[in-house]
Amino acid sequence: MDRACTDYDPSSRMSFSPSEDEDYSSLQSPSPYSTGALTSPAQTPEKCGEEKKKRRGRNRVKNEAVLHTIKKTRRVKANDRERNRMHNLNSALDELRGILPCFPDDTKLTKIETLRLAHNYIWALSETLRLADQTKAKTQVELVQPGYMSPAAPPSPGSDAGSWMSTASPSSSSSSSFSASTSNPSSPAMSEDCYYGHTESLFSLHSIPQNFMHSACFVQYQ
DNA sequence: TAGGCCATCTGGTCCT
DNA sequence: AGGACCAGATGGCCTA
Repeated sequence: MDRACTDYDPSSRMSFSPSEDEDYSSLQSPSPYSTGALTSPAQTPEKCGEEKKKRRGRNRVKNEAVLHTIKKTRRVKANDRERNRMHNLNSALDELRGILPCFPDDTKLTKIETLRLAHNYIWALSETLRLADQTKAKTQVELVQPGYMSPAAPPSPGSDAGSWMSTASPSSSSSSSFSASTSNPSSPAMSEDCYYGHTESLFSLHSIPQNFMHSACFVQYQ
């Protein structure tokens, strides 16, 4: 888990722009040796040069330590932001799980299952509305023309739901490949009570076959 | 024990 | 310049 914290290697190269190094140079604390106070007038030019070399060496070590600290704190901050970002993403996924009709208490949908089910659920709801509109339009025609016989009445609940799936699958509106498979072992069983609770009113109001929505939500990516 | 899922770290790139 | 976003890497946990 905390691999990077424990394995942090200060010698490893991190790509920082030159400007950051310039920033760093501006952050250098003034060296006590740079004031000239330690340079005695009695020192020879040779001794002066050696002293300068020593100072530069000491400064370089100190600068590297400061640079290391700056890099480390930036990394820690970035890690923290990234962690927060992922937590927010997971929170949103949890909210989505709560909204989806298939949400058994004992099992938790994985991330990918959540997204796929949400996709299918939206599609199924759209189809429900479309069918509801169709049914409504036909009813109005029958009211205007009492003897009118609907040429293609929607199938009654329990009728050939498979044909509905084959003619109105999400693949018609999406480039993704779909199948009506329910064989994914990682998918939790659909809770029908929970599922129909969300769409019950729609079904009763518009005579939408319930098994249509039920099977529609089972449609999965492959 | 292999495989799936997940959290976290990390460095690169994009955006504001 | 700093933050957001992304994808790859890694290791832990769980289950069949």
